[in-house]
Amino acid sequence: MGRPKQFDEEAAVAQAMEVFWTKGYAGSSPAELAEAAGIGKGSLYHAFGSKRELFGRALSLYDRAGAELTEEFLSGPGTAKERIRAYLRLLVDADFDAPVRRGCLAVNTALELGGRDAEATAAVRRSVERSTDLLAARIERGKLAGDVPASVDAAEQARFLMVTVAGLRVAARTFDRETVHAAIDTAVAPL
Amino acid sequence: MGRPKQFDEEAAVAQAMEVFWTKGYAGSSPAELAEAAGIGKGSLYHAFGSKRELFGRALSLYDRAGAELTEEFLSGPGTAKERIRAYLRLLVDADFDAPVRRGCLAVNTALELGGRDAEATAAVRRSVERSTDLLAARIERGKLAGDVPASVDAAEQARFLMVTVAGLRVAARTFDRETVHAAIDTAVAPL
DNA sequence: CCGATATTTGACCTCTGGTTCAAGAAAAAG
DNA sequence: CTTTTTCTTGAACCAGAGGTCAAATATCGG
Repeated sequence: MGRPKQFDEEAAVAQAMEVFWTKGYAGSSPAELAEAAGIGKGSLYHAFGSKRELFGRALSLYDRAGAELTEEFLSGPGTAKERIRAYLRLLVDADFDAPVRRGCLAVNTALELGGRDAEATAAVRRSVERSTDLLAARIERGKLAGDVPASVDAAEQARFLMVTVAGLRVAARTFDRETVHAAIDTAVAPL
Repeated sequence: MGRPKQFDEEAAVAQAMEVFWTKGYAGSSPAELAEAAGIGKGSLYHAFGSKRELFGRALSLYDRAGAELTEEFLSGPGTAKERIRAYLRLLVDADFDAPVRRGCLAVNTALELGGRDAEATAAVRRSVERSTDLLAARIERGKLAGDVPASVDAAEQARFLMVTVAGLRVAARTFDRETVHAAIDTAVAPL
């Protein structure tokens, strides 16, 4: 009963995510978020409680979508090195091809709120750990298939790659595509 | 003639740098900056013109101090690998040991203003290029000394390391020391 | 000592941010 | 219908941001 919602909550979160992604947490005003979602400021607060809670929803959505993409991409055909290299290129190319360089929401959040917002920091950490596990699993499969040297420590290499990913996404906001692509090749060289 | 300055401009910039470093550009208010510098808001605007200009001065100071530290540290005794590993540990340990995790001003700036503030982006890029050159030179010396394999491309490896540094400083805001140290070891493995 | 010049300061101003709220609008229950 | 409940909205609120200004203060050349 009661008046039914006139907007899709998930769609609103998705729009908010875009705004947060592009302008950062502090840089996104309720007015912008509401307008992007196509609703009034009041509705936004009624539905989500606060800017911070809405951001939490946006981060969670980003995490789910990212994990799905990662999983799908890594499971494609080819050696571990080929797949991971392609995955890294996908990430940075998405950035270079986008109308505005916005990097990675998780990395941006780690830098903007890391240490100051425990919940956000924990969310980012969980998200990264998930990706790390996916990478490690892919490397492990590569070892079994024989295309990755047995001497490689899959877990360690995966953790290292995630650090590199963070670096790449910072670099993608400052440098040109060639430089970043070269860094990717160097990063996956040990595989 | 005229009333003499009652504060050291460079010292004020240094204090402002600390605030920007800790709270970000948008997160630092003129009131905080003035208080940190121990002067009134009016004096601050009189001396620096605008928040943005003050930030420029702070970035420049950070760059100079960083370059000096890098140079000094890399020229220490030992192999290239040892020195670079120690340097990377120095950076992340400084972060872990600090009362508040603030990462690297240049990296933070790249993410907060990258793409939106051309001047800031250029300043960061210059700063990174300088460090890259120092690293490349150190690797080159290692090759001459015979402690770095001749197969290593010094310039390429240096660029890659700078990407890694960015990643490390993001990681230092989200993960624990052991994880980051392990990533450093993996990063310098090729040397 | 007197202007001339330069600096300092806190009050003040405008604008926006994040949030709340009172009033209206749309459904379902009775 | 009316009541009840839930949603919607723009106005209104308060705090703080970023910046300006007039007045007060300090030094120097004459």
